[in-house]
Amino acid sequence: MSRRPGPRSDRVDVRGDILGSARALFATRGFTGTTMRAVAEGAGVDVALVPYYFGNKDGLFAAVLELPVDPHQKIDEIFAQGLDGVGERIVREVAALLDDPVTGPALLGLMRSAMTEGPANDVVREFIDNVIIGAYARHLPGPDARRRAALAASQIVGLAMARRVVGIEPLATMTVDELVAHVGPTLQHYLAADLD
Amino acid sequence: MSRRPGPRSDRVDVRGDILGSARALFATRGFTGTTMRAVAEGAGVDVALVPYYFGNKDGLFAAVLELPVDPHQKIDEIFAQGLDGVGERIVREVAALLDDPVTGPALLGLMRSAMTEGPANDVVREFIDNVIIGAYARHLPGPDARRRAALAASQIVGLAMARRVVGIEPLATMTVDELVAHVGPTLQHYLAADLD
DNA sequence: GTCTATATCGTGATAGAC
DNA sequence: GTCTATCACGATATAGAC
Repeated sequence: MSRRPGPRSDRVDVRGDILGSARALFATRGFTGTTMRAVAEGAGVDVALVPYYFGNKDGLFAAVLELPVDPHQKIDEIFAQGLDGVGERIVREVAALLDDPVTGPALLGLMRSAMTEGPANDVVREFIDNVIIGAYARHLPGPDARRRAALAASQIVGLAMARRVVGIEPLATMTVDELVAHVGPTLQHYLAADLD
Repeated sequence: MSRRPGPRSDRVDVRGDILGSARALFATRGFTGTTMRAVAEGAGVDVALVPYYFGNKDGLFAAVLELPVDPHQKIDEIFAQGLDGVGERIVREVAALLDDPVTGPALLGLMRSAMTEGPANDVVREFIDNVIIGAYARHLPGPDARRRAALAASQIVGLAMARRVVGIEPLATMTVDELVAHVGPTLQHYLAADLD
């Protein structure tokens, strides 16, 4: 009663299933820690289909890096309401993205990959540097816009790591409102305070 | 003219050499990314000596985790001068530790390992949670000492990642004095500001 | 398009000679 | 204490049957 090779009629989006499985695994195990076997098993397909669709492991990773949200657009939305209270809105948005079942794992994967050496690191560094920091800086006034953006980014990344990666208490179990009350002012200061 | 097995007279601290090689590799490649073969090669010894001295890879990692500085003692020194200006002193100390050729790589390895899943993560989480945060909180007044320490830690980790791991400009090339001027006040606020 | 089967390599770890 | 030799395992990747 064992299956024979051939097309499967009960399956429509094999590529998408592999992508979803890979996203979750890269997020929890990092780049070197996730095996193509595990990705295939998670997607319910055969191992050979992974290199078939994505060439190799790097290609799969690159495909996963196309995040389910457009950071550029999100940042524009946050700044559209003015510089006033922008720190609070950023914390709220970051917390929401981290808690979301699809964007959360993707962001964790991004951070984990940023820690590794090799091809994954370069992709991630370029992404953060050009896309994220650049988008923030574009909305800030003055010649030190980029410095302000970088400082804010350092606090955001540190918060995300403490809350979801390492799991430091009480940051990990704080409500979003508490988070906003504590680190919102820090971001506001970095982004919009008077120069020293 | 090939060497034969047996004691080597030109070598004194094999265990220390392995430890040094492992420290550097864990720092640049993470836990799963460093092979015992690479550690042995880096130390100029045979592969078999690594499990011989440290049992297994986990044992080697645990040995490396005994950092070349005693964080408990460093933190005590920083707080010994009072709560005033403690934010500035922390930034200065962190920057110095990151730039030091021996403690810097060790700290990077610590952070990289904290990102991975598996046994390494648990060791590192426990270490950060109990030793680092605990040491900070012990010097702070009030019932929310731990929350203050965790918030400060999140900014410190974010700064270290931006400056040395990801390499975000201009944070990566800032002078220590500039760093102190910008993130010192943030730490001071987290640790010593009036309650909200 | 899908899967079986296999080739090839590198890993961690151990046994035992010297 | 040190090193040679080798093991068992799991990884990526490919060739080819259906």
